[in-house]
Amino acid sequence: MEDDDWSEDCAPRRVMEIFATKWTSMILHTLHARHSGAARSGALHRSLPGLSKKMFVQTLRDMETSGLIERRVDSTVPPAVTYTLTPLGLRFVGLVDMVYHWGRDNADALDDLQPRLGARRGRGAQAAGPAG
Amino acid sequence: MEDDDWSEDCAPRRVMEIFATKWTSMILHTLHARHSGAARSGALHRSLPGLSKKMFVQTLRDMETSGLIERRVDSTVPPAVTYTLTPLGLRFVGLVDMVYHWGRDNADALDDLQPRLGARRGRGAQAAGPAG
DNA sequence: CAGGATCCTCCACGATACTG
DNA sequence: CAGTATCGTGGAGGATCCTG
Repeated sequence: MEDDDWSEDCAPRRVMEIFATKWTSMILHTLHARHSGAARSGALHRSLPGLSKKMFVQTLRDMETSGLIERRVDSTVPPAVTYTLTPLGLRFVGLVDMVYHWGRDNADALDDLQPRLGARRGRGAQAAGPAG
Repeated sequence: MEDDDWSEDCAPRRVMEIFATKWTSMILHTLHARHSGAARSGALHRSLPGLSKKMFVQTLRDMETSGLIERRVDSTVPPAVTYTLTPLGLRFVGLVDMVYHWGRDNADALDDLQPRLGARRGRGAQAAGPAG
């Protein structure tokens, strides 16, 4: 990195934008690792516990716009929608996997991290939701 | 990753918490790469364009609590405060550097990313600030 | 020089309800 | 099954003022 340009839109900062939206990396990874690059909406959603429907769809839209995934609709009833990794998306999967892999190799470092005082464990989600 | 636990606090999700606060990774990296692991507050801040004073201090506090950096105060007038990477912090520098390095090696992929429609380039910061 | 306190904006994210 | 619309919340993050 030496004397690299550290300005507003240098590479490092741009990479981080991928992780700015919490679920993007997880969708990328899950789509690749658990669905071999393509999955129907429902199945994909079900493999991401804690992800609300709204953010799920919204994140997918953003990812489609970005060119990370492709959306294919089978106009039947009921509709079947399939999301597929694009080649570009696949490249970012590489990054995501790298980061996740580091996490597994350095679980002890993660354990050593003292939680920030106001650290929020996923407060809510539907995990502990009461029966409607 | 195969059949790893994908639950709320699995390794991947915990790693991402490091990047949850925008500036943590940049401070880690800068402290290491531009200041060899230790720097005074002002100097460190000056090497991070776009970072407001508030977030600078707040992020440093969180990082200190987490055990990523150490804060040493020289109680003189004017005060001199030095922030130093802890061994734990240094391990996370490894992760951050990995990610940033990927960004440099894959600048073309970053370029290929279509901007999300409402994508905000750092709106504000003091980059374009008027004199005053 | 370092940083606390306060006010404000914006948006990621969740919950719920509804459509086809 | 897939998706939209709407509402509400928290907290990241910036600007400004003040202290020692």
